[in-house]
Amino acid sequence: MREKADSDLVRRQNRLLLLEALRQHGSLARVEMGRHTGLSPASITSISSQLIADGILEEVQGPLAPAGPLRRGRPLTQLDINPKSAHVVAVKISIDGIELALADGRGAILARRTARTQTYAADPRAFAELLAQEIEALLARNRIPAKRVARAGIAVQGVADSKAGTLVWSPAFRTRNVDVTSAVRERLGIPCTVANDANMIAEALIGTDRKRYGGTALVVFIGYGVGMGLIINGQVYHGPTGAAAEFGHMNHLPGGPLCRCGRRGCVEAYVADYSLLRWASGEAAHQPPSVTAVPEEDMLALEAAARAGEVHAREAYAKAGEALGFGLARLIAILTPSRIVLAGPGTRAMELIAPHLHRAIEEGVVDELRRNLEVETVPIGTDMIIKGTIDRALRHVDREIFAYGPLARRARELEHIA
Amino acid sequence: MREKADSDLVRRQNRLLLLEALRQHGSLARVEMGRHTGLSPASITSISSQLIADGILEEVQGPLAPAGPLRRGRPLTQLDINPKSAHVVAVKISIDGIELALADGRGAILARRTARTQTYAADPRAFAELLAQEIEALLARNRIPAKRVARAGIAVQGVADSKAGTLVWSPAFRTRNVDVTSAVRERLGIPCTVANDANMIAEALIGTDRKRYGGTALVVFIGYGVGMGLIINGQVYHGPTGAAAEFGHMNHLPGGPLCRCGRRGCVEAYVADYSLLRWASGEAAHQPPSVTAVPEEDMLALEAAARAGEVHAREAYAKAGEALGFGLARLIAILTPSRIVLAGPGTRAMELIAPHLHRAIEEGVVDELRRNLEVETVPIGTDMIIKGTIDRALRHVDREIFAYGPLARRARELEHIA
DNA sequence: TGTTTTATTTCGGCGTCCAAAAAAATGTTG
DNA sequence: CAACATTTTTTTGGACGCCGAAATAAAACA
Repeated sequence: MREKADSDLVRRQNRLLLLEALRQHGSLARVEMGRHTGLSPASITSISSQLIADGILEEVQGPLAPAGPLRRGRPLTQLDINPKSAHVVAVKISIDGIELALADGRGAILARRTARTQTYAADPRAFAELLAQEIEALLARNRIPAKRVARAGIAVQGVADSKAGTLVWSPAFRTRNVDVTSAVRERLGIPCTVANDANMIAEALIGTDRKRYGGTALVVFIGYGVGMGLIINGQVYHGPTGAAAEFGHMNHLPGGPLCRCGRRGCVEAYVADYSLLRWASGEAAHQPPSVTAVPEEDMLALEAAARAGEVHAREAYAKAGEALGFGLARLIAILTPSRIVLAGPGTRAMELIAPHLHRAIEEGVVDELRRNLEVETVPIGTDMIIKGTIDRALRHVDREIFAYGPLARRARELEHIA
Repeated sequence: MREKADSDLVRRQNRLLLLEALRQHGSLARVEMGRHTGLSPASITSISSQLIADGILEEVQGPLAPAGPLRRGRPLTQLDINPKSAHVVAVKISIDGIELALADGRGAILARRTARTQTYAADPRAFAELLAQEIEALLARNRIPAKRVARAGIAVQGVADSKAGTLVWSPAFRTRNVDVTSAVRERLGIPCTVANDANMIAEALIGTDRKRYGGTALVVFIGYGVGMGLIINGQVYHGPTGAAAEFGHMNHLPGGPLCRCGRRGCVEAYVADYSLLRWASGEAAHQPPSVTAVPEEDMLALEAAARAGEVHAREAYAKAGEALGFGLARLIAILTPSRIVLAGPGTRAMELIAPHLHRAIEEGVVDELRRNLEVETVPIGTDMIIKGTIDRALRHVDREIFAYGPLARRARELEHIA
């Protein structure tokens, strides 16, 4: 309740409502939009015809006749978002490379591109330039002018400052405060933001099933690091600066093993792939963490050893389960989420972790606070990060561009100049 | 973005905006309302005259001429909320009694009442009846018919279920799932809710200074227990069921000392008054927690002993500071609050706790995540709980009753019947 | 007393919603 | 196959609430 209400707000809100319904359900007929939004048929006609005039919606051939007996009456005319209404670019930065995707206004991926590069030791300015070049190349190859790209989103492990557009700290870079966005903004003129990769997984889940992931949920990513996306009241929580939900760097035990962040006893220092290997390699729990990517074979070997009953390997997974469980128990006491989602490559070994995880949760928090809690494992490819980044960019475009009609937008621009 | 927008929403939103401005700043002239809300003078006239007709606002004699040189022009006419527009009752339940307050529509406390009773062993039904009787007596003595009380709020330590109106678990009651609200609702016909006491302190702080406490903040209450009010984006977070922010029962160390909740190693088991005494009494850290209130003298004696250098006493405060610090560090990693407020009787001994607290925070979370963090101590009387409960009740009345005009309300009622 | 200044109200216009009626597009049936 | 039934969509007219501009109100100033 911050903004004053006037006819401008009404238009924006209802246009957005309609767009959100389309994002969630795909193409819809006008009557169906009415059902989803609560708006009258008259209003839907008016709003949708304006959106069509703006080039944001288009009529589509109803591909899926709503199954069932032949329906009488005037047939439905399906509307959907015009794929050409805007384009967005999603970028995922890892320790060993960059992954890019170009999507249309409907969220469909038109093209991909990858570039291998060692980020850790890279010069920040050179890296930012490389990123801008890669985006430029992706657009050139697909004949999309930069003008038509409404937004670019960058996902990366670590602590992002969404306002400054920088990476405050990331295990992918030795340098701190890496500015990854302004090269894109300045060279290509594309609005660009950076966000934490686990948050993008949470965005993707919300995009997939708003009912299921719409309340309060913790999304945990386990793999080369440990990340979290925090969903509060159906929205991903980004905190005051965009640096939120660093579950991997939440302390588990004071004085515990060294973490990549420089502190001791973080959850990541027990649960990430390099931590598991470190535990299993003997009792060198205090040896420094790795700064390079861990090869997948090493992890598969560790899993195999644990399944075969090797003591050190089993102990590593036990420690990980315990750290994860107590960490989650602590958050349950504070946030009482109704759902916890475990995702990422680390969940491959879930059956080794699960018993310790659940015991720790039970030991760590009273039953009363986890009455309505469901814990689920989602076998997520890291592609979910790209999808989430696209979803988030499009939601932003909906809210900040499409919801304002073109006339209203022109008025805003004039104000900006004045 | 859930609700469709129409003229009804516009009216509600703007009426509420105006009421919120009055709640925050006290009486205001129409021009000032315009400045605070962004509405045009014409709209302010229209909205305020309707609110006056509804009996919600009234003209008041501008008591405070805006200081400075004599002002020319037509003088301001101050408006304020009509104190008779509604009344609310606030109740605070402690282990050894009930505290009640009656407030008018402006939030001023008209009368108070206390009743001593041992809640721990009380029969739930009998207690609920007693509570209803006490409210009835408070109203009778002040000649306020129950009809004119728009809402009653109950604050209590422990886990509340705001939907069910019950107390899932509380250290004040041996019994679980105590229904404290329905007796009030049914006998007196007053809408009644129950909430955690620390959340009410957070509400009070928001009511006091929206700027300062409006972002993301942790409010920690230290005393007979340890509670937390979580402010996220300017709103107190209540979680899916109203049972949120149980910082006192967030685990600190697995296998630590016993807590009143039945688990081991909770923050409360290191920081609450009974825990401090337990530590100081030797090394009986595993002895069961107390279920009765701790006399204030005992705590003063402990503080004195620690200040005099008594080893066990000093160690107790050191342990408490460490538990508090690591607990907060864990939350900082997840929520990156911009402010932490320490409040309650336990802060009397702050200088004994503070060094260990700050060391633990530094050790527990990387600097990058606490760049913009301020930690402050507020010397709070427990009366803040009553004030917060009143504020919350009035905010609810504003939103759910006053924001709808009487015509709209009648329409809603008709729908309910139909 | 007339002028200036500031606050508030009145008036006419505008944008968006809605209900009801009309139009459109198809299936059903005698 | 023409009239009817059914469902979707558009059109029309009215309501509501905001706003800008002009008018009015109430004071200080000169």
